[in-house]
Amino acid sequence: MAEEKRLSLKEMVRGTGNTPRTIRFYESEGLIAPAGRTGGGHRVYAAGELDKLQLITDLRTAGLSIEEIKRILRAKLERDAPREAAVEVSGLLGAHIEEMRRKLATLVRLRDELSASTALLTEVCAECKEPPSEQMCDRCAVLDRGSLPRAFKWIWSVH
Amino acid sequence: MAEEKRLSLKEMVRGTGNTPRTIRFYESEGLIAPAGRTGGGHRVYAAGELDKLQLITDLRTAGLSIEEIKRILRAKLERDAPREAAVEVSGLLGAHIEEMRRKLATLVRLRDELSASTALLTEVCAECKEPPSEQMCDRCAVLDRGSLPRAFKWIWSVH
DNA sequence: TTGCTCCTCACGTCACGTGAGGTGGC
DNA sequence: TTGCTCCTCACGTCACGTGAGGTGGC
Repeated sequence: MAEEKRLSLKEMVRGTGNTPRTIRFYESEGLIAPAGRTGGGHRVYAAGELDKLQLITDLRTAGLSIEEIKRILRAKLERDAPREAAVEVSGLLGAHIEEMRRKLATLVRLRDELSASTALLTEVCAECKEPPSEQMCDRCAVLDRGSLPRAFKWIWSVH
Repeated sequence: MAEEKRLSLKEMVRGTGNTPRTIRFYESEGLIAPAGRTGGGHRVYAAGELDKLQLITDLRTAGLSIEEIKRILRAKLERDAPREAAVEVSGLLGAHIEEMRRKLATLVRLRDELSASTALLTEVCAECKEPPSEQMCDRCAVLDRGSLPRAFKWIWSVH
């Protein structure tokens, strides 16, 4: 047992960007634990817990649930072949990476459709001589609403 | 007023992949609304509400909050210049796109570090002649724990 | 000694999920 | 007519946030 450095809750907060409440919550869920307590009951952590908390934080930020993180942390204990554990964790991470890629693609598509809609509208409406009204716009042949991406027809509709 | 097609709740469910409960919840939040009710009180929607619900669904999936989506949907009404609305929405989408890119990068880094750790461990340990024990592994010079990514030291640690 | 932080309950919040008990519609 | 779906409360859940009331530590 080497003389490891000890960290306060405040140092755990500063080291990971979590709130104290979040760190205590992770403790109540069994994800991390202080090495002990000070005389007055303040938590004291081993230096290694900071790395563990940082991993947990990264996984939460990336959208993994507490239950999934529990599985990851238990992987090592259940099958004590670290290679198996790594394969299992890698699979979980890969699934989330794919999910994030899909979500990102959806957002990028929406932004691009929005840009296209805006470009079309400003171009067409700038050349329009009529005062804007629901009747005129609905009959506008140039501005065929079918050519607008479905997601952003609402930007255009007048009423 | 054209004779638009009317949709049932079930068709809204099938069209977007939401649960009925989620659709009713969005209605209670003022995001969507049925055009009317059937004799027995069942909701009836205008065809355009399906597009709106799909947009809401995409934005939720991508991580926007209900409040942010409300702002997006109100953008058109508050400033009735659609160009301004589009710029505002584009900014909101852009911010979320950046956030998703960061989260994705974190996940990819973790997976890569995990692969590197696994590769190192299997290579080193396969050549090891000693029976595995905490004492031996801790003194293993080849397996210098400093060379393992911090996030995945826990895979290795024996106790 | 003065603050700022820590402690433990315990209730609040966000975006729905999940029965409970009753009716509509193909 | 039989089911499957819809209706409206209303309580549950997940991952914390936010006071409430009291103590520790540089």
